[in-house]
Amino acid sequence: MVEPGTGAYNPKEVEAKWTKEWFDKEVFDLDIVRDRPCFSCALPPPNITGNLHMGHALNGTLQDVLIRLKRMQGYNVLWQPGTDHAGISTQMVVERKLKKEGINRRDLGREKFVEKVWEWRKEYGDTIMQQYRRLGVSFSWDRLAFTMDENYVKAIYRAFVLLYKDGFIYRGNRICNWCPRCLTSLSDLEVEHEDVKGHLYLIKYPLTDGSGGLTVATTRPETLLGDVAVAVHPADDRYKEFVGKSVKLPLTDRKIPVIADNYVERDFGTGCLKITPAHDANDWEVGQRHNLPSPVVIDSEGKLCSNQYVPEQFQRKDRFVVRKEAVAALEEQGLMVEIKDYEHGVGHCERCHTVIEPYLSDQWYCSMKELAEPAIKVVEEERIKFVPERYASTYLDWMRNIRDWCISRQLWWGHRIPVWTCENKHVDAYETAPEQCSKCDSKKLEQDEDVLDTWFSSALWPFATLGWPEESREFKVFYPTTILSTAREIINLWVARMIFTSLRFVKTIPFKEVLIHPVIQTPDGKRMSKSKGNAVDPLDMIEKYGADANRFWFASVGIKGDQDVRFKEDKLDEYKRFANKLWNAGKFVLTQLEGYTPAPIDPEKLTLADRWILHRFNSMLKNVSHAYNEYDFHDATREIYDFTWDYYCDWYIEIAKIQLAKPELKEQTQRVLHNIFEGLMRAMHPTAPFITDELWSRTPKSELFDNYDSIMFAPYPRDDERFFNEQSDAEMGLIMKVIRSVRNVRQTFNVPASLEVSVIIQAENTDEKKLLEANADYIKRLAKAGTVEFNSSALPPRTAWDKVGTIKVALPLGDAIDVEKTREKLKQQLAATEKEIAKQRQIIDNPDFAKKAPPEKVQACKDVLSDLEHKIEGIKQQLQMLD
RNA sequence: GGACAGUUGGCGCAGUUGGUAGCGCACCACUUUGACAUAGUGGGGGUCACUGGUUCGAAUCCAGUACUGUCCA
Repeated sequence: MVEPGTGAYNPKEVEAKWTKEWFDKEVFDLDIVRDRPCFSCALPPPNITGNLHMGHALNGTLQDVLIRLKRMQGYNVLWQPGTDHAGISTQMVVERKLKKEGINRRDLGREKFVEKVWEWRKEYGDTIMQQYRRLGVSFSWDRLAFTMDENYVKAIYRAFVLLYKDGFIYRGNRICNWCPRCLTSLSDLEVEHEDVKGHLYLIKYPLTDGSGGLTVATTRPETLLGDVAVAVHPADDRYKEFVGKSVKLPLTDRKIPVIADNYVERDFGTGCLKITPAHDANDWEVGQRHNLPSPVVIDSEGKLCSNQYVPEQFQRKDRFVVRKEAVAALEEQGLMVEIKDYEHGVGHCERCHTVIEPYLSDQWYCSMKELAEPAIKVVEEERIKFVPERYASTYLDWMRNIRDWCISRQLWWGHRIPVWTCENKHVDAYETAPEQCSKCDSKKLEQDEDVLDTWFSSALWPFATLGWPEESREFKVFYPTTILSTAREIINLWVARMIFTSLRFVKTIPFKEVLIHPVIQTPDGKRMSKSKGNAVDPLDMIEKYGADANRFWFASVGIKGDQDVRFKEDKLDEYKRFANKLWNAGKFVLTQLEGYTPAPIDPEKLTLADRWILHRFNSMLKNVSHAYNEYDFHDATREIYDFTWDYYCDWYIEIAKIQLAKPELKEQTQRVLHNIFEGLMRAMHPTAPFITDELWSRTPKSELFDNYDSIMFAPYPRDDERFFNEQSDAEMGLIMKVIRSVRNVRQTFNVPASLEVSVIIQAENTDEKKLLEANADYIKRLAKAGTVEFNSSALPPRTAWDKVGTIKVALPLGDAIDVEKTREKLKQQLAATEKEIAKQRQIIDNPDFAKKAPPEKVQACKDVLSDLEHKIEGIKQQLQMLD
């Protein structure tokens, strides 16, 4: 039991208590109740090598807010958690670990190595899932999935074989993105383009007929060894005469032809392009068109090959070393025409940041065009909606220009490609290891060495986790899922692929809406990255400010129109203080409820303040519910925050103190205090589960709540029409203005805070006068007024006043006035008011304004001006009074 | 190179259909009254990036420019 004690809120204690409580009682396990609406989403599976970062925490919070909300609203909810096996990352991590033990993957052999990876996975693979607990997320924890689970693997092989049999998967020999560090191919999306300051080398290729030479421009001189042609644009008059001739390839003895191809950009460099088909994707296309050979000069490790094309001096040397040496050699031979500074985009491996080498190899591809068509249609037809909407075009642009997907990776960790080749060279795909070739009698079959892209398995996540291809109960109940919440950088990498796989295999969409949350950046707007050391660890922040404060902040930045959010620790401090405020308000309310039995509010027995706060509370509930419907987490948190602090704490609790002291009002005040507080805890629970569960568990509750083990199952509060009361809002508004006015006068005239003042109110309007008279107690208490009188007789000398509309709020201060300071302040006010008047006059004096603006606007403007004039008159009179 | 987003007081941000610019932090002053000094009360501070246009009226609508960021090539 956590005792409130006297001091501040202690999130650590409360979070530890409730985390234990929730997991001991297994409250998060999936529970399906018949005839209830359903809400489901799948957590984007984090990488098993990963640690919780700000993006995970943000996305986890947003999903949890929705899940908790829907659970409280009586939905069956499924939040599918789990991890993916992260082929490249995990293999890298384990290889690095083995290296420290002096073990090399290749010495170990494939089978043993994979065993080692499994050992690692068992020990560390769920770290991130444990870290998620600190955030208080209510995953369906009993359904934790992994992309290497037995059932999941079955789904992958089923999917692969289906695509293979339908002719979508094929083997292709072409240029792929190759990481010489990870020793594997990558898909286009796993390559990060980054601008790099390099050079543009202009190199002279002498013509073999001795009639001069052609100067080519390249950023990669080391690849010239693999050149097979020099290309010019067919319409380029400068070079027309050279087409068909040949040049001598520098640093070698080879002769290569000069060809014409439309691909060449005449304006780039010299307009002469060297063609290296084995080391550039575009050159490969040109080479194919002209039936040119494709000599490979750089090997899989990024070193120059030992073959006939590479002079011995460069063989087995790193590509960047050879770049320097080749440049030096060319300069020596007088073939280097010029070296220019040049900034250009260079592809890097997403995982290890090594410069990508375009590499000619055999890879498995998935043909995309036909698969993309229905996936384009469902988004065009808004059967799947993006929030914010504009991300639909990110998706559509990519899908409409889709290229075939390289799905094979030269790794050992992952799903080995289920293609076997028999001794008679029959190739086929099998869901399980075949005993016999599907096309002949052969029983000698060998499986492909490569594994599948991790994203191939992630693409099946929403339905494979639900047991597909089996039709499980969960699948029937929860598929298609309701939403998918993720980061925009993953729209093409993952969201797009889930959509087309689901349409292909399940014949339906995987989710109805895709929520794209912002990216959390450093305070100066840079991308957070662990390697740059500028990343903030959400676990540190939870430790420092509490999980609820973090969640409140995450929700407050929710899904915005903006793309990015800068992280400022100040903000967490703000929400930490909010938690403390709530805690203390709770402490106060709970101590006022001794001897009180929960009962519904009787609308007939309410004071103005009661009616007002109920109106405010129910308006807040209505706005919050509207905001959640729009996924406007920002608005929802702001509504809750402002209501709690600005209305409930700052005004109602203060007024309740007056009412509680009056025996005839005590019970109804307790009811209002209690009902709102209890409802507020439920309203706030999705964003701040820990503190609300703790406070709610201590709050007396009516027997209606007896059946709920935790606030997380209690119904989400709904606004109650009976309590909407605009009149109370207007009336309280006036009283609050009068109170603020008294406070303002007090401070303007430097009245000591401890001094009780007398207040004289002169109100011309009878209704207003009656209202203020009836509620003079509020003014006395909240403005520290000893007496509040209502009379219209002349005011005593040295009386300070302020106006609220036509109401004069006067304080006879006598000697309490500090003349000097007061005069200064009044003059300041005078100047400011005069400025405002000038502004207002300018609008009104414009003759077109009266003619063209709607009459009510014109009148409103005149009213403002007349108020200002009254105000300035008041200030002038007060200045006179000081003399 | 293409696309998208942002630019509002010192900092971080709100500003629904165009009609006297708001909030939090920081700042200044006062206050330890019995929920809370992680607090209360009052206050100072902005020609809403720039240039044009539409309009009686623009932070808000339109066009362009600059800078920042992201995605795709």
